[in-house]
Amino acid sequence: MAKRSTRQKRAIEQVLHHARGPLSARQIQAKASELCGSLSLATVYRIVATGAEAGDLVTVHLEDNVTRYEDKNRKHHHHFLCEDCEEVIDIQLPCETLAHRLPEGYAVTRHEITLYGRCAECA
Amino acid sequence: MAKRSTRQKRAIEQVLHHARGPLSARQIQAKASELCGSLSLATVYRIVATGAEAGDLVTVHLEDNVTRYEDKNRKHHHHFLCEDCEEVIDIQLPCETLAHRLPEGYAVTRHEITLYGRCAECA
DNA sequence: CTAACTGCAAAGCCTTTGCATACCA
DNA sequence: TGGTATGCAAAGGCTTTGCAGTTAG
Repeated sequence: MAKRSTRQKRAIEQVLHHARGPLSARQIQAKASELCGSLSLATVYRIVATGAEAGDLVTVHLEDNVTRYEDKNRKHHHHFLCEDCEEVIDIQLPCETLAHRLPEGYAVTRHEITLYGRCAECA
Repeated sequence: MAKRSTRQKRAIEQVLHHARGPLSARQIQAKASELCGSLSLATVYRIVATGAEAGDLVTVHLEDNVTRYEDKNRKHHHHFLCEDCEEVIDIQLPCETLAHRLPEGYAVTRHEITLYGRCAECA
């Protein structure tokens, strides 16, 4: 399964590779269909689901309950959601201390930090 | 609007007041209907929407894209989602340094930190 | 050639909304 | 009694899935 290289897959990989932050399925469809012509939403969902299972993509979850997808091939980072323009931007944050001060016995495998506010352009 | 005290509202307030972490609409319905008899999901959504607008409730967003609700009347805290039992638990974490190292000009109004892993019981 | 992939449409959740009924004050 | 709140069912948005047709290798 999931072996062939198609126009649709290549377009989605391109789009995610050049994104400034995580993208929703609709955003991916909009940008990728500029590159590959026809691209249905169902196909976007199938491709990103495969990518997420394979560990090539990371899923991101914000307050609108819409899943966003992001190339895993990046340094560890976090997200900033501008409440004006609603763009999501990758940011670097120190997070080494997060595991401290947990109740005894908890094992942390990963984490998500999201900041909300105004980006430089909207402020 | 939103002025009367009803069985349903009191039950939901009770449930959220005693919760160990944020609850989904379904969870609220299940627990609150034990207290007040009949309680439709639509009513749960209307009551928590009103509470969130009034600032009495905080909404929480995790990877299943299901909104959870929580009494605002608590110290600032974060969330831990156990990947085994899928319970969400409130935790305290140091977060004063989060505003540092942001790109110039960004204004942060609030943030969400979620840890994923195994809780003490499931580990 | 054929197994994998795509598109379309239907279906499945979560959530919201319209409308008639029930109920607090 | 009057107007708010509730319940039900239908509708809306995101996501998944079945199926028939398309395409990569």
